[in-house]
Amino acid sequence: MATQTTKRSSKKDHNGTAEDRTAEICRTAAQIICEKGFDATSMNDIAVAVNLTKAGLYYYTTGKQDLLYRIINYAMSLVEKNVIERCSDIQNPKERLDQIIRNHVVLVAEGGGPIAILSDEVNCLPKAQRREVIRRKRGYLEFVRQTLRDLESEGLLQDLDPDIASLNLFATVLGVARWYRQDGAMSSQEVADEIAKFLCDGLLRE
Amino acid sequence: MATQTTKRSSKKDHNGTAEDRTAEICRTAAQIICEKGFDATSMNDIAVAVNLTKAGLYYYTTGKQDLLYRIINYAMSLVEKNVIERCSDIQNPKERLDQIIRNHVVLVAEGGGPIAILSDEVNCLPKAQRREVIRRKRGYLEFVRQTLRDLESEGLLQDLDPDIASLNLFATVLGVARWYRQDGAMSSQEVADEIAKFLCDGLLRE
DNA sequence: GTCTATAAACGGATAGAC
DNA sequence: GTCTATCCGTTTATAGAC
Repeated sequence: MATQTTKRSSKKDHNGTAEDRTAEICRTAAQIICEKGFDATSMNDIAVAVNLTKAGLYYYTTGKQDLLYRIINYAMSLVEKNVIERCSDIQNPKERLDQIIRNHVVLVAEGGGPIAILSDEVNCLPKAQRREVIRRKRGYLEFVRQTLRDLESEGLLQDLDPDIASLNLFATVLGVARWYRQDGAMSSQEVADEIAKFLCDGLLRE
Repeated sequence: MATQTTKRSSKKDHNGTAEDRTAEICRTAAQIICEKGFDATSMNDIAVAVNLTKAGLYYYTTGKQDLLYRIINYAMSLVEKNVIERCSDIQNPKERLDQIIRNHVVLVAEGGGPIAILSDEVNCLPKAQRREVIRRKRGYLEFVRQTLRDLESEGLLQDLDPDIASLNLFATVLGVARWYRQDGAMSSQEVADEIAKFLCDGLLRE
């Protein structure tokens, strides 16, 4: 607790939680990029939204793509934590499918910005990072596809191609980001119920 | 056939069909914009692709947004012609739903570019035009919704909210543009079969 | 109709003061 | 940490020659 000379703490001061200014910037940037698209969003737009000048913003990031990269990685980790980790232990594939859909819909509806960006703006990243993200996304797609294959081998899947079916599942779940409004009539849980009902009816043999 | 002084025909010359240079430009522009996104596409990109300089391109269009506006209107008219006109006379709502899906999927798969742009880049238009396009799109959405309501009132719809169900239908059909490749293994008809099977199973009571 | 040249504006990014 | 000022590349769009 003694005062030191060299290491003046860069933290606290305002009520905000220390180093999380960076996090706030990412969150705000995600929201704007989600609304306007990555290319149509200028560094100035983001800076103004967080009460900084363009130059000031560069203190927190090395550039625009760096910001996008961080947002997309954050979104990926959200998906992994909220969908894959929670569902991979579920043995019953019917139940697993249901939970995958529900968890992902809630995530899309509530954490809207970053997840929508993840699905839309990957190709704005430089090659190396893009490849990395795509690989990580493929892991998730594979997780869903495997669940559908499990269902198929137990005779529980409709007469459908599991590959296309998983793409349809994705399109439906991610589509929620396009029309869901947090301040609208339905809660994210209600939407999740509705989407799960629709998808499970379409995918599963009764 | 006589030669006239003032009215030098601006047509023909090369084998191309007269005034359709404009159409060719729109088609090419649609393809590029679909691949790279509207903001990421420069007028120069388009000009080069049609063997013109940037300045030359401006002979055919008043600007970038004008190009987008024309592409989107063209896409809208494709949807109206290929889906609404062909299906609105079908009395049996089950059959109508099936045909809506099939026709729309084939259109998305084959005429990919413009339709994908229609769904993705509307917000790149200036306000007035954007509103106009959105209104027109709403007409189509309403057509689908009404079909689902017809099914509902005949007790043929699953226990689903027709509004959300129609959004899910849209997401699935438009999602095809994101993964379908013309040179891939499946024909657009095969994809349409698969999507129709999936959606009808999910939406209809057996 | 199509070109060359250029205007005018914008956006990403950096330097350096405070 | 945040600002002002500025550099530099890119882009839309136009003027005017051919």
